[in-house]
Amino acid sequence: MLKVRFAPSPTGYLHVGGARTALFNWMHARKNGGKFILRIEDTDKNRTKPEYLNEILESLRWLKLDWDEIYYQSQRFDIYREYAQKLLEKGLAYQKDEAIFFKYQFNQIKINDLIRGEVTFSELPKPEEVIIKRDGSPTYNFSCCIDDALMGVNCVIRGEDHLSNTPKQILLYQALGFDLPEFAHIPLILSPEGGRLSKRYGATAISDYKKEGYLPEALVNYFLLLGWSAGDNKEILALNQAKELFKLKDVNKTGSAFSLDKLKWVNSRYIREKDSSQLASLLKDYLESEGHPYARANEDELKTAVNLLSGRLVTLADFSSQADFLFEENVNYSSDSLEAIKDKLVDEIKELIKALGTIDNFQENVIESVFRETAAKLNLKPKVLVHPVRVALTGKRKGPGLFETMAVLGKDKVTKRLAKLVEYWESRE
RNA sequence: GUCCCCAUCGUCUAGCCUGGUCUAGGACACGGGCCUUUCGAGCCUGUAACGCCGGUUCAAAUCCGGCUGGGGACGCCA
Repeated sequence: MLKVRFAPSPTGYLHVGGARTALFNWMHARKNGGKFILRIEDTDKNRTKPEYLNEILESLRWLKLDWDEIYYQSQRFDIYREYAQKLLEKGLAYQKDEAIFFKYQFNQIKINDLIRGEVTFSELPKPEEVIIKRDGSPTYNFSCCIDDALMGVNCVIRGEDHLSNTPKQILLYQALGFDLPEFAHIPLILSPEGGRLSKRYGATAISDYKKEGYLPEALVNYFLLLGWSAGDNKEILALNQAKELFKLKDVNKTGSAFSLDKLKWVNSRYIREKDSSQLASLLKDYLESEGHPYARANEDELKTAVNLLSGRLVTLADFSSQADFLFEENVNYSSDSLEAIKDKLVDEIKELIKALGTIDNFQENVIESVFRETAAKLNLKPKVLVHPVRVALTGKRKGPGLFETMAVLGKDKVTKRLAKLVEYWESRE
């Protein structure tokens, strides 16, 4: 049976590169009826932190990358020592300064990589490798081989940065008498400038993307697009569909630059495709987790807000600044909107207030016709009235359609806010 | 310095294995236009790529070699 693994080290948060590695492992396992193992490589006592572990597990769950088994290397030190002892007995290792060194002869190592084909190493930097450190803990290459072998991992899918570890590990497998797994080294995710992902960009933790209002499906979908293509020019696809289409052999060899622009586009697509109750409940959770006061809004309020705004949200975080006029009692005119209310239309707005006051059924289409009639009566082009009214109602010069906005706000708030605008003008006589 | 990987629009990619259908397709971003009460969305449209040099071949983005460029690894970190 196929067994793959993702082996994060809780010495940092789960970042973009790790998440993508986990994703490809997960897809390969799920596509082929295999098992996906999570192995926590917490052998470095000084750098391992519980909050990192929590973040990694939570992020994987949030992305819906579920695992079948989980192991902690910190609980397996006896096993590593036992195998080191075996190498000692076979004369393939020696002890020095309390550490154990693996000694090897080396001519040439060929790796048959599932993605890259045959890779040949003709030289290795050192004739020996520490396998057990002076403090008794195993080194990465050693614990990795033993665990992969003992856990039955027969396909190792990891980042290309591990390609040069592979010959050492093969030597270890052979010395230990283990069968070799298959290897697949996936290309690295690069920063937009090329080179390692820097903190300014995608190196941020997956949990940061959650905070910034990205949806897990969107993040996963975007990762899918880095180094792999579903074919047929298909770019927006769910994890379940992708899983069916995924073949390790189709993974690119080229590193790919992380593009926040494209991620944002994918995210906005996913937001737009949610129906209002889904999005409202997502938003509720999001606002709650951010401790935002609008989280107190009830479901109906959120739903109407979402109906009005969902098409213009790139992330969930955009909501609060765009929806403030729906939740706040008073609006403040933003500095750039002052331009739209510089011409005073006191009498005209008063006329509009009166006309709107006659409407019983305060619905979008009714409002619109009354609005247009009033403008015509006043000999104004509708747009001359529209702009200041939008500012009066929302405090902004950009936003959703005016008449639906008015319908959502309701007659009471609309007339009050229009009166406020008149007041504002009159106060600046 | 040594070893290894990679190379199609600015970016993500399709095509490459099985040469001709590629005057190289799609997407993001960017520019123009339409729509419209603003912005967004949508629709239409434009700019933009096979790194270079050789070889093989009737024919090369596709096969081979070199060069250049980019990336990675050389920790008692993982």
